[in-house]
Amino acid sequence: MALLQQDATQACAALGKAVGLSAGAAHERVRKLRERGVIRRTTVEVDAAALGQGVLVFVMVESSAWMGEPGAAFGAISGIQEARIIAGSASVLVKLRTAATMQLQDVLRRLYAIEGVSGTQATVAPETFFERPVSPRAD
Amino acid sequence: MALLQQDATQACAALGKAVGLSAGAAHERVRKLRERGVIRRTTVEVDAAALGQGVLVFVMVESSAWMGEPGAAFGAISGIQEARIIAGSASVLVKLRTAATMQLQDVLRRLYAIEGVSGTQATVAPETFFERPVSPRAD
DNA sequence: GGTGAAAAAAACTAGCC
DNA sequence: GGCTAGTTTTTTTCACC
Repeated sequence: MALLQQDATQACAALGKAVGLSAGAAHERVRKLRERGVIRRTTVEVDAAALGQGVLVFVMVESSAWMGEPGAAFGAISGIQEARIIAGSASVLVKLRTAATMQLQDVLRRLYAIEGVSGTQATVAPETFFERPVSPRAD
Repeated sequence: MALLQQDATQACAALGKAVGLSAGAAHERVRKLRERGVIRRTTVEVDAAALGQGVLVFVMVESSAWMGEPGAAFGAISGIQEARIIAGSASVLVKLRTAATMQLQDVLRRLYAIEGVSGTQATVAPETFFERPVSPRAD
């Protein structure tokens, strides 16, 4: 059923019909998924370009020390969408969006200002083949 | 106002109150954002781990040729969540989720099977500092 | 766990400022 | 563009299977 959730704001009744259930039953299932935490939250997908965030950049951040704590430091930089520790040669992978490549410079400067950061390697991603949700098996 | 959308399934009335508007006006604003395409769609955020997709991996795919078309080839591999052309040394950045690192091997095998792929460099991401939506300025 | 209907609460609509 | 008040639709609850 999660398949359907990926696509809509549709009524529980419609959901139910799509999977052969009554409105009440469908609602109950969704409620349980929410309760169990399978469904974390309901959101809207926003068009980054429409918000003046058209440029997508990935930055590999190398550090000289263990970067387990300064998560907050990354969060403080506006434009950064994701920051995750990675197991490869770099230490942190950052995904960020800016209005133009010019502003990227500013973000990089702020990244270097973070304690322990010894290097960055930015990669601009002009085109997206596709981007899709987690996709479970039908349930 | 998009700020509020990132967090809820809440009523238009509540949205309105949060930003000092009536229910009707808030509803109208949201409708317009949807119409203009700023809001692409409404979705639910699913917990990847709860669906047996607990391992997050980024793969840099190097190719010997221009990979402008085979987007579909990446889409055919289950587990791949995002695939984007990048401007750096590698050609495509792939973000995927699997149940365990063991299955990663299978995905890599399928990536190599794609026409033009000459190499891959996988990086496991065990921890997420944070992950957040596009975040516009308040409007 | 599912059904079906009643009750409550939203989403929408429209006329007016 | 926003407000208020009405109409419609949906969500939500509940007794019963």
